Amino acid sequence: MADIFEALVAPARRAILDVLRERDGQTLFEICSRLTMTQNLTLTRQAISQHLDVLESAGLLSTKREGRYKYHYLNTKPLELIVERWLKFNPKRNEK
Amino acid sequence: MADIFEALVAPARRAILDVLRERDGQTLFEICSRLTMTQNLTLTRQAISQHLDVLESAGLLSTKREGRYKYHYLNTKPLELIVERWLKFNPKRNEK
DNA sequence: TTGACAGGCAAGTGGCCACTTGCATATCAT
DNA sequence: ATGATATGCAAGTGGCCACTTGCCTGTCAA
Repeated sequence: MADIFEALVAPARRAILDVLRERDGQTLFEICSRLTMTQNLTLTRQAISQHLDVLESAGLLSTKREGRYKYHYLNTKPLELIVERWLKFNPKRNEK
Repeated sequence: MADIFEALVAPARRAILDVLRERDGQTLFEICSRLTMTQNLTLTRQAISQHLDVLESAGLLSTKREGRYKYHYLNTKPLELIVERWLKFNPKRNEK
């Protein structure tokens, strides 16, 4: 749970999720250029690579290696934990 | 949007939301003791007060002052932005 | 096989944030 | 009025994280 928020606290990483939502299964370089083009975010390739590692550790994306390409796929499952924790109706609430 | 994640990245602040979900409209001191009791989190009153300020700035809670008491009320509306941004079905996705 | 291309590893740095400490203000009861 | 209670303000500090720089590894085409 903590991983999710640590992952999402960096604006760059949120932008990466948006970019993957534009098109799923992109490579690192595709994500780089798309961040610059559509999100107005210019970072070095290494910076973005590190962001991708963090997002993957948090389970927010998965990867598949093919030859020299590595594709990145969005996974929003962990975000549902937020809904579970605070947005769902809680029958115990205000009972005391 | 950034405010929400900056607010939620601190475990203490997430615990505060949980505590307010147990019982809404608590004072600072109530939140302090409840964090210690039910969340196993021991922080100084000032630290928690600062956390409350951050949460309020992010719109995650509202306050009402009455005499020397200040009551804190949970507001989960901003969290719905997360659902809007990444969890809702996006018809444009994968179109290219 | 050699160059170009896609990605990975690791160390260094600057800035920000969580937390503490110390003092101050405001409200209420006696 | 005076002490207790509830909260607020402000400065200081240590640690962590985003980002860069420099170099290395692996894959493919000519």
